[in-house]
Amino acid sequence: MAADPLSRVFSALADPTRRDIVARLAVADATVNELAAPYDVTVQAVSKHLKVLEDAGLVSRSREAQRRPVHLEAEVFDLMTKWIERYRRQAEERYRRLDDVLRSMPDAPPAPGGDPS
Amino acid sequence: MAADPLSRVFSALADPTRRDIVARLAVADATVNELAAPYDVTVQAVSKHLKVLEDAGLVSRSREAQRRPVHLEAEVFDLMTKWIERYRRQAEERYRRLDDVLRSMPDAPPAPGGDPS
DNA sequence: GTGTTGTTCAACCGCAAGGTTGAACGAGGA
DNA sequence: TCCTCGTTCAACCTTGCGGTTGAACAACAC
Repeated sequence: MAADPLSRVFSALADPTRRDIVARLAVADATVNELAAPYDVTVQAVSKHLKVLEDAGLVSRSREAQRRPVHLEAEVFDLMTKWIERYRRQAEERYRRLDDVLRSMPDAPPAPGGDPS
Repeated sequence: MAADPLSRVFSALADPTRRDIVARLAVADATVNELAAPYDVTVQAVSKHLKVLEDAGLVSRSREAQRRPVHLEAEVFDLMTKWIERYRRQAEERYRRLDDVLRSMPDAPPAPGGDPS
């Protein structure tokens, strides 16, 4: 649990069960038992998954009588999207510039990866 | 390696070294040796990281004499951003609607979880 | 041919992740 | 009070991951 925030978020969403939990929490808050019902694993395993999601900041748990409803915190998604967008844009920018260079060459060879006819 | 594509991509980016490799490949293609230079791990370890990135579709390797330049494939990012945006939007939409409901109530009680005074 | 350079394969090690079972804890309800 | 329900803690098992070393392989240079 000493990893940086970005690693925690990516790692938390690397598990299909946890992604499914997030998907269901996007619809409505739910308790651990409700969340565990559809899966054929124990409630304890789901509780562990929720701890991972909580440590990643993706989820929060409040107290309501003896239940502990789980709530999705969507803000952390920004961490990822910002990281992704940064490098995607950078890569695409580089690709575009390479494309321009190739296009501006006197005897231009076909663009790499383009028009696979 | 039997995981679904989304799990592979998230899992690949959960490692800080691999994210750094992606960041550097966004600037320019590079060989395994070049990529390994800044880190204090062996070239073999970096080669393994690249295999993970390649299996996730984030990277491709061509052949150029005895070198194997590594190239960033930015398209796979869309997989993630689409997944993230879907549930982020859903969660925000739900939050907005809940907010509307609370605002439209005649004798509005304090929002659940809000104002813990 | 014989190196030399760049890369990958194979076997191993330590450790954390996801799963289990069993017990404990916290808050109501009888 | 005692019991039940929902949840978490503790101990354990197995698997996978990131790392290592050592050898193999591929494409050049001599």
